[in-house]
Amino acid sequence: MSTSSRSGARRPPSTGDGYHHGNLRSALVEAAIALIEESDSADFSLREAARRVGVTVNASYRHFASKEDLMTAVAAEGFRRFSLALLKGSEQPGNAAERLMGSGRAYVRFACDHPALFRLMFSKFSAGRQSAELSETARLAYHTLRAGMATTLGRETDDPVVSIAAVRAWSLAHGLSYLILDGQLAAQPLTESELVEAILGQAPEAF
Amino acid sequence: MSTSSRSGARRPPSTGDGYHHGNLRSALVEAAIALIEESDSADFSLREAARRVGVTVNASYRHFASKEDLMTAVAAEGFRRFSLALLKGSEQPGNAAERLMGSGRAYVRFACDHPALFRLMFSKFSAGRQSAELSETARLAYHTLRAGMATTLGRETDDPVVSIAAVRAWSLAHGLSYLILDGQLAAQPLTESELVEAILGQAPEAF
DNA sequence: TGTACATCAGTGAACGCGCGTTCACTGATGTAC
DNA sequence: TGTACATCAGTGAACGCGCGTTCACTGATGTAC
Repeated sequence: MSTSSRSGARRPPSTGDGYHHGNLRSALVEAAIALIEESDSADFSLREAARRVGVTVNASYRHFASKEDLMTAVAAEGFRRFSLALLKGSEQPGNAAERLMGSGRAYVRFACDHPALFRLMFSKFSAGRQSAELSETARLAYHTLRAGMATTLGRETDDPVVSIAAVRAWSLAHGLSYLILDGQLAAQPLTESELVEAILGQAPEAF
Repeated sequence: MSTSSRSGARRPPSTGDGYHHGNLRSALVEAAIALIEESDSADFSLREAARRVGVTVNASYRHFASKEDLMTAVAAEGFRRFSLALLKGSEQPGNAAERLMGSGRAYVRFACDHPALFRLMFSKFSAGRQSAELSETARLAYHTLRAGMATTLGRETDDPVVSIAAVRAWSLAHGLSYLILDGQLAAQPLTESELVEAILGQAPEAF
């Protein structure tokens, strides 16, 4: 079938066929995500990612200035998927409080489904060097949470009580995610999903 | 003064003087902790740790089977200090709820004071390969939390409600710690310590 | 429609580096007699 | 009190490895004429 020497079955969606890959940038991001998920470590090797894509390491320097640059792109892609997951989780019938709980559940589920990516996204690395796009995504997600909390509590968005309740809810979902990821809840009598339900199912008004 | 060739000012507390270090095992743990704190990364180099202590890398193999072994020892030492900090935090006048809040504040403070150590302690690495001593320390800390929560709520220790409230409080402290460590709360209108007070100062009965 | 050429996206070889680990060895310690 | 010797805790040199990055290069693409 394929006459070209190396594209084979892996043919990227774009023009790539042989020498030119066509979509190397996103292919490298994809490969890096796969690598960290498989190794369950937030680190990966640039060479290995290139190898996966079937390209020389050096080719990656055509798209990323350094390994760190690729890592930032990986974190950004992670946040894109994450905020999509949160949005989907909140799209359910019910009032603001119920939608908040939905996105809380989605938060923990995302962390459990993509542990290494989640860790990379939130690692000091990301916070330090957020790309404009990355921080925009993060800010949007936080503002959604804040708005939902304001509606739930029947207060203005800029009310400090709303701020505190929002960070409190965020801490709860974030901490629960990390405790599960780090295997700290394995010894619990209740299963992890029971705990998630019991803890995040709790109405935020309880604050 | 010193006639020996290499001990100099760094003389360890034990017998060490020149050839024999005297307390190399704990000196290496100490050096590793210092290294991760300085680099703010949960990883470090065995060679660098040995260099710090003023000893050949190979000498470390007399005390640790591998680098991983040393990392486990570092995590164990971290948990030892951590549980001490929690205990101190809870030692304050007041009822069970107030003592719980005290240890919650100590939890977050420890994380802020020793970010890289905190991360290493809770990283998947530690959960996977907990030494007997390490898991014992962790279990003790959790049981203290659980007991305090039972007293606060006026229920039996094995009541599921107590379990849930305990994990909820743990998630709150853990999540808040990580959000601060990862720089996620930097953009908040309230300062981090105001948030800690507002969120952990909240009585656990609110559950 | 055909061709020259600038531009872009890859290749291939090499770099220096620091790492964890292993080996055979030596200097210090402490115990039995 | 003195000495022989087993044991312990270090040294020093070397290993192979995979890494990120740089260099000069070549093959493919697409646009101007």
